[in-house]
Amino acid sequence: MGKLPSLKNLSYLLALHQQQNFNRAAAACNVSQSTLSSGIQNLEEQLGCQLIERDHKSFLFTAIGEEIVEQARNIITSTEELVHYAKGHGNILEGPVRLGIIPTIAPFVVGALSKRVQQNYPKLSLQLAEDTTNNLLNALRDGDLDILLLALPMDIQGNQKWTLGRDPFKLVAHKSIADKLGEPVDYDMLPDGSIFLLEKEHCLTGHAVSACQLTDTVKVNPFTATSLHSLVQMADARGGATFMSQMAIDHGILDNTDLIPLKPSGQEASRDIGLVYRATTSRRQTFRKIAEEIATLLPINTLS
Amino acid sequence: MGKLPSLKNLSYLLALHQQQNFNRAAAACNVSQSTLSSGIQNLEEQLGCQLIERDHKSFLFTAIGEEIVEQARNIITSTEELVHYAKGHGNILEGPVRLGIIPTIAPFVVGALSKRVQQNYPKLSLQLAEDTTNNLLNALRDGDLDILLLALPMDIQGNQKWTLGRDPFKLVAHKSIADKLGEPVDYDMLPDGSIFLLEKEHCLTGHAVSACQLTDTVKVNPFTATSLHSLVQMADARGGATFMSQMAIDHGILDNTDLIPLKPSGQEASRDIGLVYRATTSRRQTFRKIAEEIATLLPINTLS
DNA sequence: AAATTTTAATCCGATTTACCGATTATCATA
DNA sequence: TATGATAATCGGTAAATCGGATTAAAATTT
Repeated sequence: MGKLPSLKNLSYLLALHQQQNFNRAAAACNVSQSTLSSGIQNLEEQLGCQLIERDHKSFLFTAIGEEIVEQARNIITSTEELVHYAKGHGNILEGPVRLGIIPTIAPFVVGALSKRVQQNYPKLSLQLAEDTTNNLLNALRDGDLDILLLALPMDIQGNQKWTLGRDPFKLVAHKSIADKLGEPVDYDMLPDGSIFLLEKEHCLTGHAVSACQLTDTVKVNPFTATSLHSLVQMADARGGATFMSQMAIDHGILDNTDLIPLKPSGQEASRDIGLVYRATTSRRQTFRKIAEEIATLLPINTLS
Repeated sequence: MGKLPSLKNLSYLLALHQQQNFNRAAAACNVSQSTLSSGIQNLEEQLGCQLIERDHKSFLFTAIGEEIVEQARNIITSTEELVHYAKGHGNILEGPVRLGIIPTIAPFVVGALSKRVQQNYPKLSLQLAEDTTNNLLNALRDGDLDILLLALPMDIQGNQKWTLGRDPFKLVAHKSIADKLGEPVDYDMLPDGSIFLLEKEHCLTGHAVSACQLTDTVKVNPFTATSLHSLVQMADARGGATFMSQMAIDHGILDNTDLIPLKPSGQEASRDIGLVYRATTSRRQTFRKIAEEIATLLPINTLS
C-alpha cells in the first residue's frame, strides 16, 4: 500500500482549483505561497502524475487533475462532516446546516421553516441561500451548501434526493376575462399575449408550461418577470393571466389583486418539490429530519 | 473551520478497531505501539470526544467511536481510490478489483468471466472471493472487497447495485417421478420428503421457495445440502427433486444424472442477479464495465 | 503469594517534516 | 527598458512525528 496524500495537501489543491492562483489560494489556506507550491508538487510526486500544466507564468489543471480535485472534494467534505459529527458528540441535530432554495419556493417556506426548526431543534442553525437551480447545484458540489430545496423533475447529477411533496399549479386570470375561460381552463379563449411568464432561468416556467400542456406560444406575452410577485403585479395590471403555484396563492400572493385562481387543463398540473443532498454525505439523518419539517409545509405532502 | 484530523491517525483508528489491540494494530500499521497510542489520543483531542473507553487493561469503542470508525473508513477508502486512480494515470481499467461472489453463482461464472476480463481489459486484475452474502457484505463494508455478485432481492444496506440479469429456476426431478408431475409442475404430486434444499444460509433456498410458491413443507426432505453439486447428487441418488438455477443446468450440472428439468409453478420462478458496490466509491465506471461483462454471461441479461 | 506476562500510557531524545521569508526566473505589460 | 505579477527554489527554523525505554496496572502462571 503506497502512502496516502495528506488532507492538507489535498485542501491546497482544492483551494488552488477554486482560486486559480497560487497566491490567493495560499492566502485562503492561511499559508505562504511557497508552502502551497511545494504542497502541490509533493502531491504530484506522491500520486505519480501531473495535476497541473505549468507554462511558466500561469497554469492549467490537467484532465486527471480535475478528476482528482473532484474526488479530493469528497474526501475533504467527508472529513469535515466527521469532525462536525464528533464535535457535536454524536448529536446530529446541532450545528450549522446550509440550505439552498430556489426563488419560486423560498418566500413561501423560509418563514415557517425557520420557526419550526428553531422550535423543534434549537441547536440546529439553519442557514439559507436563495439562488437558481444551477448555481445551487454548483454550491452543493463545492461543499458550500449541504442541501437544496428544488422543483422536480430536474437533473440532480450525482446527488440523491427525497421527494417531499407536490405543489399544484393554478392558472390565475384577471377577473375581466376569468369567466370566459371555464374550468379546466380552455387556453383558446385567452387573448393573444395575455399569458405572462417568469424568465426562462426559473424552472417554474418550464414546469408549468409542460405540466399544463400549453402549446400555443402566441398566447404568451414576451415580457417576462423575474419574481413571482412582479409576475402577479404584471398580470393584474395588464388584465392578463399567468401560472401560479398553490403555495404562493396560499401565502396570499393574490391578495389585493383582481386575479382569480382557476383549474388549468393538463392532466397533472403540479410540480414536485424535492430535497437534494450529496450522495456521499454522512449527515443523511440530519437532513431527513429537515426534510420532514419542510414536507409538512407543502400543499401536498408525499414524503414516505 | 477547525483543523482536520490526519489520515494517518484515522487509519490508526481503523486498525485498532479491526485488531482490537494496540500492539497488533501498531504492527499492522508498521509503527510502534507508542506512536499508535499517541495517535489515538491526538485524534480524541482534535475531535473533542472520547472514542474508546479505557478500563485500565483493555478498552472498548464508545458508541460515537464506532460511528467515527464507520465514517473514517469511507474517507480512507476514498483516498485509496484517489491514489489508485492517479497512479493508473486516469486509466480506470487497470489495477486490482476484488469481486466477491456467492457459492450458488460462482462456479458458473468465474471461468468465463476471468477469461473475458483478461481478454478485454488485460491490465485489470480481477481477484475473486467466494462466501455467503452476509460475509461478503461485511467485507464490502470493511473495504476488503470492491464489488459483490449477489442474488436479489436482498437487503444491501447502504450500498448501491445494478441488476444484471435473471436466472430462472427449474424444478429438476428424477426421471422415475418426472412424468407424473406435469408442466408447470403440480407440487401435490411429489411424494412427501422428496424435495431436497440447500441449507438455509444459502439465499437460493429462500428465493426458490418463495418464487415458486412452495408452501407445503411436508414435501421437503429435512436433510439439506451445502452445495449445488451435492444437492444434485442427493436428489439423483434418492430419486427426489430439487430447485436448480438455469445457470447451473446450462453448465452441465445435470450431466450423468437421471434428473430432468421441469418448469416449476409460481408466476416468476427466477432470481435476479445484481452487482453491489459501496455508495461512496469513485470507481463506479470501472465496476460498470465489469457489470457489463458479467451480464453477458447470465441466462437473461437485463442490464440497462 | 510471588513471579511473569500482557497491555496501554508516558516520557524523552532523535529525526523528519512543514513552514516561512527571501530570492530567482519567467513572462506580460507599461 | 523598466515594472509588475507569478510560480519555483533555497535555506534556516519551528513543529510534528516517531521509536525505544520505562512505567503502571491487570491477568496469568508458577
